[in-house]
This record gives sequence, structure tokens and C-alpha cells, in this order.
Amino acid sequence: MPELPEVETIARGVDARVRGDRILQVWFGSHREPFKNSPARQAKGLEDRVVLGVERIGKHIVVQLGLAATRHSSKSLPPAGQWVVHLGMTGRLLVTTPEAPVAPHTHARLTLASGRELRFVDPRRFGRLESRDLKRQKPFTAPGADPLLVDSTSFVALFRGRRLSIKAALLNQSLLSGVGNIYADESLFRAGIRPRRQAGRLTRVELDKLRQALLDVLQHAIRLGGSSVSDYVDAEGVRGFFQLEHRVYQRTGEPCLTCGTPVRRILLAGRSTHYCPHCQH
DNA sequence: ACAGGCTCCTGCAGGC
DNA sequence: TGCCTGCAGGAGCCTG
Repeated sequence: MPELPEVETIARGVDARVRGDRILQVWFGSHREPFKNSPARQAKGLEDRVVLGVERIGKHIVVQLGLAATRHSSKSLPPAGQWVVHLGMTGRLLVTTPEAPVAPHTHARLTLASGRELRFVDPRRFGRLESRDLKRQKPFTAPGADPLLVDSTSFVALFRGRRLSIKAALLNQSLLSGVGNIYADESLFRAGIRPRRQAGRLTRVELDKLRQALLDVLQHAIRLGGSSVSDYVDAEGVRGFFQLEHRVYQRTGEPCLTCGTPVRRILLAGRSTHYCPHCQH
């Protein structure tokens, strides 16, 4: 479901609601997916920890956890652990009251000292949950560069010599972490670049244009709370509005908003890909 | 170093 | 009404 703007929106919303809260008890509703390490070990890493903060890293939501005692000591103490949430296609992370009806496919419920609950819901179970003990493991890092932070030189270097299509390159999380199908199509449209073009053959000017288009489209989407294509909602259950700004994504056959040519849909890297055959070269 | 296909899942829309 | 197909915001694996 979610790409960078949706994950950013959720992470900010969860952070605003649970930062400083303490996890009292954890309930896991399933014992197969979505656990990268065992539910028992995750519960151990979560219970009686204080939420120091919640942030987005790539498409992951990282909950920074401190020992309950750190509340009373220095604020600069590093986190003791992390809870890493990947939402897959249909995952949701919601802050609710304990009385709120439990949605089908709820896989995790974290009871908080404030009386709230943090819930993970994921019908397709493509999402992943992982707890990391920072005494024994390194902090989670994204495999690729963050599209909001990457500078022009590094961006250009990512694609140098690469023979795969620019669309596939944008989706490759070890190059850029956070771009998915919607924002790949939307940024390529705004940059005037055909998705099938070989990444390594784009000019510096084109890549600069692409980086700027990507930055613009992601920041604009974050301001609008992300894209609600089907059932995406933020931490409070509120839908985003960027889907109203889509120019090509899921507009197959509809007129290009710039030139009127019908938007074309092809399959590329196994994904639906939308572009304007007139505006993109 | 890729491309392409397949897989993991559930749910929904559209055609018949 | 039901049954079928195709499709969906992700990503890892395997083969060629």
C-alpha cells in the first residue's frame, strides 16, 4: 500500500500520539507471517519499553525504544531497541482506544500506559514486523539513499552504467529507498521521461529534472497526507488526498492533463506502468 | 547485472 | 445470484 509519503504521514502521526508513552503489554494474533523474529522475542523487546520516537526510514517505520528507567535520566541516552514495521501492500498502523472495534486481520495490539492502543492491521500479510535488540544488533538502516535527502551528484551516480529501465531503477530499494509504483510513474511523467528508458543512458540534465520532480511530488504528497488509492489511512484513520493530484497513475485511456493524448499502460518490471506517449520521451 | 516470471496473501471490481 | 479473471501501494527468490 504505502510508499514514502504514506509511510512518512503514518510515522509522523504515530510519533505525535505515542512518543513518551510506555508499552505495557503486547498481543500478537498470528504465529506465521508477518514476524521476522518470533512473536515471543518481539514481545520481550517491546514490553515495558518507552517510545523515544517514531520515524520513517525508507518505506519502514522505526519505533525507537528505551528502557523504562531512561525516562528519569538523560534524554540523550541512545535507544535500547527498535521495532521495525514494514507495511507491505495493505498494512496499517493505527493509534486507537482499547474499545475501538478490532478490524479483521489485526496482527498486533500494543497496550500503552496512556490508555491508548497501537495496532497493526494487514489483510494480505505482505507486511513485516521485526524487533531489534541494539545491544546485539545494529540499528536498522535503509539499503538505499533517501529521495528527500539525496544530492544531485549522488543521485546521478546511482544510475551510472545501469542497463535496467529507469522505472525499475526507481523501484529498486537498494538504490533509492521509499519510491514505489505511484511515485515512480508520477515523477517520470513530471520529468518528461519514458519509463522504459535505460537508466544509465539518461543525461545529467534529465536526471537532475527527475530528482527535482521526485522531490516535488513526494513533498507535495506528504503535505496532502499521501495517496488513498483504496484503503490507505493515516495513524488516526484519515485518508490522504494526493490521489487527486495523480496525472498518470491509474488514468489509463484518460486524456493527458497536458496534451490530451490518452494515457498508456504497459507492464514493466512486473508492475503496471502509466505514461503519456506524447509528453514523455 | 539484469530481465522476467513466480510467489507470498486477501479483497474487490467487472464480465458473463 | 454465483463464478471466473485480473488487478492491487511490495519485495524476495529462482532461472536464463
